[in-house]
Amino acid sequence: MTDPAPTPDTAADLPARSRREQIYDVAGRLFSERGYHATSMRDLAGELGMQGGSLYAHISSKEDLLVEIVQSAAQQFDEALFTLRELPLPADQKLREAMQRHIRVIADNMESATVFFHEWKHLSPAAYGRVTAWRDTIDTFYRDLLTQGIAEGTFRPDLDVKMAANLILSAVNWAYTWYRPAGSLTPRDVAEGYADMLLAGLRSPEVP
Amino acid sequence: MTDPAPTPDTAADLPARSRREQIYDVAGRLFSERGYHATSMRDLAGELGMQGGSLYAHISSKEDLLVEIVQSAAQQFDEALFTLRELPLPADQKLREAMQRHIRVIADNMESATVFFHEWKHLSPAAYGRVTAWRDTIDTFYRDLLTQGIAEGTFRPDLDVKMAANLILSAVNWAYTWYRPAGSLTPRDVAEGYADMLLAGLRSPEVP
DNA sequence: CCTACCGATCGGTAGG
DNA sequence: CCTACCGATCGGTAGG
Repeated sequence: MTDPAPTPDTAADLPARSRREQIYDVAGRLFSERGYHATSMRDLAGELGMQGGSLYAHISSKEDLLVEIVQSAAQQFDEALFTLRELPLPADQKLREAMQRHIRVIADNMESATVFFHEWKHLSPAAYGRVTAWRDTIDTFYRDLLTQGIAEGTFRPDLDVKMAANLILSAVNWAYTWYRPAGSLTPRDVAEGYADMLLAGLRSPEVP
Repeated sequence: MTDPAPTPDTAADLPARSRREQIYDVAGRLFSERGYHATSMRDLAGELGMQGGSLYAHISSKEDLLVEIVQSAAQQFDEALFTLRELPLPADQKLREAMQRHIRVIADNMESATVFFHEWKHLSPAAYGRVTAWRDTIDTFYRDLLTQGIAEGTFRPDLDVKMAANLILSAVNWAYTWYRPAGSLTPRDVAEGYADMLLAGLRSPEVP
């Protein structure tokens, strides 16, 4: 929350970036593999070759780790999608681009994404509220995109916008459960494949 | 695991069904709300108006609660989908029916479904393996359905079966995050809405 | 960053 | 189903 960005590295804030970031990285991995409550601070310290108590020279609390991980994931989604908002693209192309970016954020942050989807209920009320608000924002983004597409004539006029947004969000979010960065599919492959199916449908074209 | 099914209710297995089932029900609720590791046996006992230690007159361990909840969820999916396998329906209708049943299982068991998707990583290796195998089975079910539909001519011949199955599974599984049984949408509404969009596509029909 | 420690809480058991 | 308890482990701190 209180990011020490303004002050550069001086003797005053010695504990240093690098170690702090290592801690957050390893915490993200352990939280995603074992869950927040099943990860002890001693587990975390052990992975970094230090004693449990030593962590507190770099961080303030266990919950702060969770808040930071979840928040930074949310921020990445935000950045990816909201630079898209006012782009002058037809709605179907914009949808393709949005899905691609959305999946890419997940693919590039599989651990944080898993923590985000599984552990956000353990946040303090304040952080919890922020995440809930953020979810609504993403939802609204996709609904607006669909509404725009209907107005344009790109999407069917009888589309149920709420349900279509749900379907799209299901597709992109669920990727955190199965996507493997080491596999052969790029986020672009997945997004294009999904978008093709969503836009044209699974049914065989009429052969008149 | 060792289900006492063969022996009916006798004086020998006194502790009784009802109380046992209450425990499993409340455990399902608490595990879904707070997560497995954040729920203590004393929390659970408190909700049932008893002391922590008293639970062990009815159950054997905390992990057994988790195993049972996850397993019974898996079993419900199995029953819902596998009675569908050999039904002589065109693939698109079978897909509609499968999605409807899949979503209904989630809708009727929101708590178990949440535990299933979030807490299965905390299972012992044996139970973990069973759940993984089960996931593959469900995946195969949808892929076979799609393959059948292509062979029939119902689905496009150029369909990527693996990706299409992923898309369908994303849609139905993600329902556990947003569906509200008290809301106005029935599982049938959701499944039909999704199937309509998936089969025909979002794009506006050509107006020749 | 370590040693040594704090009070609290954990899952589970004994004995009734 | 309760009381009383077990050893283990938790997040976090003091003092260096």
